[in-house]
Amino acid sequence: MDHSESKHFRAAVTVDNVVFGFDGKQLKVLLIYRGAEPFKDRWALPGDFVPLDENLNQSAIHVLRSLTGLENIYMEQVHAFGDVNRHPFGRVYTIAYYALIKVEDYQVQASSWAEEAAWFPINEVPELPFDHVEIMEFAKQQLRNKIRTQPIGFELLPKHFTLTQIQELYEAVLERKFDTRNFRKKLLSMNLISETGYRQTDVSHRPAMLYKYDTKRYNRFLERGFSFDI
Amino acid sequence: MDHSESKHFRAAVTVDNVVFGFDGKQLKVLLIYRGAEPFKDRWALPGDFVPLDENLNQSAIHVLRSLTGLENIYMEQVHAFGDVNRHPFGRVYTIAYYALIKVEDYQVQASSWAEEAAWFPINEVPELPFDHVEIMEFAKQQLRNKIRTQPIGFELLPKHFTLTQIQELYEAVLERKFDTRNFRKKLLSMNLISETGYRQTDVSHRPAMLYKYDTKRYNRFLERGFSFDI
DNA sequence: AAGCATATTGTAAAAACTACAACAATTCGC
DNA sequence: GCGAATTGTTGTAGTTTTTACAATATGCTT
Repeated sequence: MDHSESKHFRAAVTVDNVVFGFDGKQLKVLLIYRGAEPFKDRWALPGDFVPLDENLNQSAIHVLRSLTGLENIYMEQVHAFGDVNRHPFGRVYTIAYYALIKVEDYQVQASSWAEEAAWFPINEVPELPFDHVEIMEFAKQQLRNKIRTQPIGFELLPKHFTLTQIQELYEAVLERKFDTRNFRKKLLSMNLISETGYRQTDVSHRPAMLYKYDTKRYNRFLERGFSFDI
Repeated sequence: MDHSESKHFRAAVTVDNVVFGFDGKQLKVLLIYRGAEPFKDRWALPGDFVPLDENLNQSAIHVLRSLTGLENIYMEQVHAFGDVNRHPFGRVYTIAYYALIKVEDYQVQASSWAEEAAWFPINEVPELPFDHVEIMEFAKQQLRNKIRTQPIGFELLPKHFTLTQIQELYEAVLERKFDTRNFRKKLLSMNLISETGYRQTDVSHRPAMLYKYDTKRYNRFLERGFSFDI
């Protein structure tokens, strides 16, 4: 093991965030319009270098805030990417994170060297630079795995939501249809959500009951470990 | 985004491998006795720096071969660790991988700067340097998750194995007991293993039927995606 | 008031899971 | 050679979960 700095301490590390949002119909991903080289003037995942004096996980949070204004977000590491030629400026590793946000709660706002920030439907993203396509695929797959075994779907929904909305979220993420009766039966049997007592307004049809996510019960389940396989 | 090399290109990246093996009774992990600083003369996960001109995933394979002689191993990335002070020599990220091997198939042999290589029962590992304890915990958890949903257990078993052995493997990894009848029923219903026609020899009791893993069927299942939840 | 749009709910059959114990095959000691 | 010891092998009934399937309810619009 040769620790001479000249030999090894010449790499850079970035974080790239795959931010998922759900607008009630479609699963979307947040991209920024790059105002800096390389790949200036291209849409890309919000990502940036990790400062030498900042912990990796902290940096993921900071990068996301700095480029998009988003704070206090559910985030999780996805994967490390380290092909030799993945970055034109040298040996740059990237650690990918995914984030889930309630679209309604946040006003996304480009800042720093991001010129714009915008939501794209997951199946209509423009060409992406670097290995960002591969990164997105990894993140999507991880979201799929996770949403089947943990109730993270709530991170993507508004505080009050209808059963139809949550079913459409699951259908969007997992790319398949569920039988409404069976889906509701299973979902309600977990006792993770409860009625708010309110109903939808301003809809031109029978208004749906609004539900909320029961944090207490969720935490109790988390402690014991449990499965949310739908 | 500031790309000046002076600012960002000063990090190093290592890979650390958590190599799991199963000896028929216990789940074990492979450690090396470090013959180089830092933490010389301590048992640690086999890991080393990633050369600047080598892809990350390739490097994980090379590092494992270079330190232990192991080749052609099932490996998968676990997680990236990047706390500022995790390495005494500077900003060193590490990407953890786990590997599964059939203990009988390989003769582990320390080389390069590893002075020894030895198997430790998973619950009797010595004190580990760096953040290697955390890394091992992550790897164990990932092994647990994976073995429940994919038939990777076979990577740990000899080519011919008994149903008791595979049950003991699952019990060791998941740290719980299974009912023998129900376990076998479920396992056999997947049609992933078949009888070899041979039986155990040299045992002082009724010899068990030896089974083998059916690669064709496994590949067919993998294509469709499937669950191996036991 | 009729029509439209979406919300809501039950049931029966099939499949999967769980709990549980007796008999089988081999070696060993006598 | 035989009984004891050890581990291997197998079935069933009760319970729970999953699946497939369609009629009615509620509010709005015209």
